[in-house]
Amino acid sequence: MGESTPILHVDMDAFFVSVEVVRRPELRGLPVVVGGEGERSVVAAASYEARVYGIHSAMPSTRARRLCPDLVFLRGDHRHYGEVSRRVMAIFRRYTPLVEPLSLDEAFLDVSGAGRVYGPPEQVAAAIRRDVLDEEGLGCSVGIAPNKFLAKLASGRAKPTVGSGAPVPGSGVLVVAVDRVRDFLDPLPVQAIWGVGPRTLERLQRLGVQTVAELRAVPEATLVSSFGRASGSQFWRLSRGIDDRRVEPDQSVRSIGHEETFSRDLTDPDEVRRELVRMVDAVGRRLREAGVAGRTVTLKVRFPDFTTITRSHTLPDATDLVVDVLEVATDLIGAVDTSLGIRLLGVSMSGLRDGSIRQLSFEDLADPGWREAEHAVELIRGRFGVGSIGPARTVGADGLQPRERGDAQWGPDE
DNA sequence: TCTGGGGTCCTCAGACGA
DNA sequence: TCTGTCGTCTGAGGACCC
Repeated sequence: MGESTPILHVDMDAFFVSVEVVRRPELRGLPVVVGGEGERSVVAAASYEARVYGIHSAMPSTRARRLCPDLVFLRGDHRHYGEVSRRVMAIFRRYTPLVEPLSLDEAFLDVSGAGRVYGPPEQVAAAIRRDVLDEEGLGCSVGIAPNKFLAKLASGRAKPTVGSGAPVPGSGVLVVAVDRVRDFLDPLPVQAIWGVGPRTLERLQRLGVQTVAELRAVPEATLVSSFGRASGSQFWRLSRGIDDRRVEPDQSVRSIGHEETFSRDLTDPDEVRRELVRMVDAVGRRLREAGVAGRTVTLKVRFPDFTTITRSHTLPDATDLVVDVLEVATDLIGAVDTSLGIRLLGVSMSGLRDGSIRQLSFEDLADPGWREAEHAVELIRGRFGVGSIGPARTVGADGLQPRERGDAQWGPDE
């Protein structure tokens, strides 16, 4: 294996729902989900009591409701989850500066330097769990292993489960020692390997592979020829518990986007145009909040039959201006036949770089007004709220409001 | 059972210049 | 001048993850 640095993977238990239960203790012990209730909404997170009914995240809300008619639906509050997440990550950083957040509710910690002060990794894990529970009222599970891949698998095995009829507490902490790696991996289903989803599972099953032990018996050349160089060799390594990736605290974002599924398919071109402006406005705002600018504009369209296309264009220079992004996005959607209706519309920016070193274009030199105007909009929003001002094209008779990050995550309202 | 949103990474094809 | 090829960039799409 080569590595012996102790890596912790900390994963919050049912994060969104648990945060809500802290705010509303009367919900404790009830089947609760965070998610939308509309026809096209899905469950974003489910309490363990809800999971007893077979409810899980990404399940259509209508189905969840059928499985448990008493299910409590809560609308998500992304901003609040972000604040709680920042506090939880700050707890982790008391024990080591090497914290790599993966999402709002999980992180890798390299605790190789923490030993002298806080003791062995098991003690660090116990202390972190105690602090998170005492200070935030939240439970979390910790995996300890020689590398990221194994630590993440271990935290998953330490989590609460659902037995027949009731949630069962997990161990909370699970250690995979260097000399126990194969015993740990061998019986696991091959889906435990990173990158093995439904499609790859199907192909592996055709090769007669069901478990990690069986995957390890497949020659690397066979995996590479079947799944490509990157995936094939990754499967070969992970099935042996080999993973050399370091914990990297300063991960920068690669793309920023905004997409929404509509409660009914859009057919009116003016309506499509208005929504496009709203998406671009949301992306522009988040680019500037993050202090980045991007070069590649990608438009995403999903049609009523669920086929999805993307169209992209790369600009000569990075921009964070709504006018620039909108111009490209408008050209891109102009080349798409939207006459059959649109279920989802999305805009994202990639090729990101530091926004402060954005190059001035000739247009900027000729007319610096847009930058100042968009800056003024940000100031007004900072004082009076995101909905206080927005592009004229989004302000129709139906009073469309600009969206914030995560607002649309729970699916469309009815 | 008709399937959200925000991401990352990979593959493949085509264009293009050396 | 023509042809091949190699690396790089771009664009599209797919798979996967939380």
